[in-house]
Amino acid sequence: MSKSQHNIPTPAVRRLSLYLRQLDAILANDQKTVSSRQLGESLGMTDAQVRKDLAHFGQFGHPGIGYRVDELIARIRCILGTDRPWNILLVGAGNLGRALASYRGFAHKGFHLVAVFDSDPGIVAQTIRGDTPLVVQPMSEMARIVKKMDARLAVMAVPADAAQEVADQIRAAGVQGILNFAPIAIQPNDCAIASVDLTVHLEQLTFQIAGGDTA
Amino acid sequence: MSKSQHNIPTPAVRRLSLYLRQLDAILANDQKTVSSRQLGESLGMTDAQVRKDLAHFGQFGHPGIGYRVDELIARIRCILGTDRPWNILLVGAGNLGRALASYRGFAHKGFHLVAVFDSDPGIVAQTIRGDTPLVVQPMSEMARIVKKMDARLAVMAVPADAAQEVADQIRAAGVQGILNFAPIAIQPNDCAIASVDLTVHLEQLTFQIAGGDTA
DNA sequence: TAGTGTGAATGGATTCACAGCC
DNA sequence: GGCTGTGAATCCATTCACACTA
Repeated sequence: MSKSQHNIPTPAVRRLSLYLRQLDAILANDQKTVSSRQLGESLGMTDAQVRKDLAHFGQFGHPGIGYRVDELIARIRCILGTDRPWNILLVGAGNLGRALASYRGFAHKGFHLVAVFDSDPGIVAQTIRGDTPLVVQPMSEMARIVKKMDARLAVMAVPADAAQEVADQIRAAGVQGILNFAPIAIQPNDCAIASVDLTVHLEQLTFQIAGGDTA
Repeated sequence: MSKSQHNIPTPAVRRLSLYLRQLDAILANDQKTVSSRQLGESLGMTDAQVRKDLAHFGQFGHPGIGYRVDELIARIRCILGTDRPWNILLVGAGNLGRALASYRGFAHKGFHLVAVFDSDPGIVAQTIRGDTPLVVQPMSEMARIVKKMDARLAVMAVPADAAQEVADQIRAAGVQGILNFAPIAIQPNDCAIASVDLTVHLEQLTFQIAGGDTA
């Protein structure tokens, strides 16, 4: 308590997720302890970077030893808020939405898909397979379900031209964070937004390969 | 020619993609000209940021006027290398892979999916629907197809435990850039890598909502 | 010896502010 | 008046280097 929220650098938070992912792999490998150097190198960064990032949140290491893997995992989960499960909604049950619904990685990390919505009446009432089968519901049900399930996050997989309006509806239903897959900038109305735009990522690659110079 | 490759800041390149996306929307809105201020505000950044980013690549603006939308689009496409079409491969034809194959946004931006591969013999020979139907091919065909099609990019949607090995195969087949969807850090063997990890993005949201403080 | 935690120093990126142009 | 392009100034993030600890 108390000292938290002393504005943590955004890049440090992103790396925290990467550390956690790597630590899971290290733990699965039966390694009990890890140094900042080893953890950093496996992710292409320096040892100092790792230590500085963690230092924003407290002192988790053991001088001369390194970090106990299981302990650090628990600490980072707590920092990120994933030491507790999260109920999430899926909004948009098209191709991409259905693929996301059946993605097993979410549940593994404590993200539980509890409801699916779509505005298309032709899709509503269809059954979607996730970790448990779910029936697609109309948008009008969202606010009720959000309250009932205490869902604070939504994954939004809708066409670009509908995205801002749908995002506003999601926010109005009480959801606090949206993972957006539409290739458009969402205006966050007092809502946390994370966006994944596939073409943006592809363009980063084309720039590296062909951009800058015509090599 | 000549002055290029003067090490451009990575964040500037990422924003270039965002500018381009926004410019496409502005053009679709029949607006002929745009100021750095307007472009920046629509993306939550300052006008100076926009001008500085563009300045890395040349002088595209018209004082007193702003930027001609169509002209700036053409310039940025050229910088990113997307003024020409790119043939891409899909590797991994599971749930996510199939959803990606049917995603229309790729073709719109000049990324043409020309072949699909999977290591599972039960999936090979199945037909996948993209903009044009494609037959899933065995991994052994990859090098041949890469050459024949001049495919330089691959989208990799395979399980985490196979990802590094598959990435190495993709590289060996001659592909220069990989968009990775597996939740694992890929060691780039002289290959450009961009990664999308859905749980990492969700964790950024949980941190914003609940992290830092237990609010 | 091996390795953390952290002030100090460095290096980059963002913002400021203004000259110049339409 | 409006707007770009850009050096100067500021801010922030990364790296260095070392005191300290097991």
